Amino acid sequence: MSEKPEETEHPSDFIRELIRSDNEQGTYGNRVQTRFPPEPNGYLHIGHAKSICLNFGVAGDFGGTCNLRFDDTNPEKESADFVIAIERDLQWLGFESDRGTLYASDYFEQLYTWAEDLITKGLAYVDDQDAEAISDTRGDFTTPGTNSPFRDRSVDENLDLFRRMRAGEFGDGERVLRAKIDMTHANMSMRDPLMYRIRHVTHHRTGDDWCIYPNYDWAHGQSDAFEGVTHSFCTLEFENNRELYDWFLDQLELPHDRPRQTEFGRLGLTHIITSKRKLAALVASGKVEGWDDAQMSTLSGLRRRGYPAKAIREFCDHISVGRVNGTTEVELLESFVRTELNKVALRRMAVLDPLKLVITNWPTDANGNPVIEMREVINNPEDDTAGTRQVPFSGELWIERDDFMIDPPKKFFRLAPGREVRLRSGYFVTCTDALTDADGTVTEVHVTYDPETAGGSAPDGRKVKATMHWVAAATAVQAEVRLYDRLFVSPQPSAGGADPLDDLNPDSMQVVAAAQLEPELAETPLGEVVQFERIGYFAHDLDRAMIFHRTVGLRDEWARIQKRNG
RNA sequence: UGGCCCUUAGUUCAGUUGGAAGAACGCCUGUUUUUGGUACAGGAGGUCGCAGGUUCGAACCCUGCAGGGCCAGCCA
Repeated sequence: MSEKPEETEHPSDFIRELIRSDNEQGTYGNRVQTRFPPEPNGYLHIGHAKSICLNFGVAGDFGGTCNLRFDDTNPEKESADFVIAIERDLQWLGFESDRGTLYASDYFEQLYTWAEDLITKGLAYVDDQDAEAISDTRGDFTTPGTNSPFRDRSVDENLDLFRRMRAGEFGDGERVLRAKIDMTHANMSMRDPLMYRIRHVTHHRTGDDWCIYPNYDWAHGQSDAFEGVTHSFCTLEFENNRELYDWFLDQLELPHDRPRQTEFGRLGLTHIITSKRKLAALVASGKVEGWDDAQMSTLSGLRRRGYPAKAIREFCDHISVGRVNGTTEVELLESFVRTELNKVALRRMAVLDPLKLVITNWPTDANGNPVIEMREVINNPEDDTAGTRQVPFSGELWIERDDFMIDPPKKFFRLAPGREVRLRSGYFVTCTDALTDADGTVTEVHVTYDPETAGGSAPDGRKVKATMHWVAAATAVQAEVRLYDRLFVSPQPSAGGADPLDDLNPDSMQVVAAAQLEPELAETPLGEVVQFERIGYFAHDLDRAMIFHRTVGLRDEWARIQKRNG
């Protein structure tokens, strides 16, 4: 089986159409170069996966290249830790930067040179106004801005001041370099945008080499151009920046064809947040264990939760890209996770809410203990090569509490007094009795088994309506199992500017302290995802043995019937 | 009394040159089944945002309107 993301055909979309059109017209001589440009100020989330699949996917489809490039122009928020986490997540998702890891900070010197060029051309100036004054004179959507009193300085004075900015002669915020465009422009981002600000802050890569740092608009397009990017994809909120992106590139002598920015709609998912800022707030709140908590919608979190990288890739290919900021139902993502896991996850038996089942006619050994018999059980009915395993069966078993009812309602066809069911790969058993405590809670179920039904089928051809999973009590191992529900109650936790932290589901995690598992589960490698038969897919934690996270449940017809009946 | 962008099924998206409204997921029904899973088959679900116009013919072209998104960080 290939681990490469090439296994899917990408449906066409407006971006691929655009590239086809570029290739037909020879815009870039059939060259396609993209980039994935995260800022290292947090972990990657599921929304980034869409961008990654787009950028790397498009490059792959058209024989082009794609690079990971960190947009590390704001040292106050960025760190090497985030760089490492992002590189790891990208690799886990199944992608590799063609030229290794690139950094906008590697171009600081080039950017500085280009900035002096702009000053020399009279297209940039040093502004002595403070942040407040600059803001006040920018105007707003309906009123034009006014020119800075420093706008018409001479080239020589600008050059001198800019060099002194770099040399560290001024304090933070005392001066900025601005592009000289048009303070009355209808597009706010064209009203003499800032190119450099002074920050005496240590950068995670360039250390203290610089005390002036380029702003996004002055770093991004130039980095694209410097690298030879042809197609620069970003999300819709950068639409207004495109005019400035083009303006800057128009003023410079570029080493390659001019890159073009194209925006696409970002991914939104119900009951999930896809905002690094809000994810950071969640981490800071202490409501989760960290960026890589299994409840987080970060790639690290989803990995711990057991989401296969392939499922995420196929989901991203399926939703495709458009120019709409939509919200996809999280169920669609989960469906891709189930589809993948159904094919690859080994089946195991685990009882989450144990109820004792005693087989009253089961043989005992010389000491009077129930005999233990090894049963051969199929590892994955969807995959013949997965083979079988031996699972101990005996006269005292754990079954799921909700698999038994003393007084079963109409469509319940699991175990009940007088009823016969199949214990998977074991025997048919018939319920003879149930013990209850003072509250009426069932404490023990008594059954008899039919020795003729070894392996799970009756020679006389009689049928049962239910097959149940089980774990032999004497040989069971225990584990902590974490059952997850939606982290956020409302489908759109950030709607209308709401704070998602106010929408946290208090019951998002239910911890089963001591689930009873078949012994084989103790051998499951860390990080592996298995199916607990009839329950769902569960991921062994990445670091802690015998902690399992519910990745996603199986579709549950019985739960649906119950829900329908209130 | 600004600019740019968006609007097709519950959701995400296709819909070629203007020529009979589609897929996936979700939901419902049935078949199969040693997982109430899976697989397979079928069904329901649409004022193509609204109103005009052009045309023999408009989801598609034009105009207007409505609704939504983004933009007034020395964030990206």
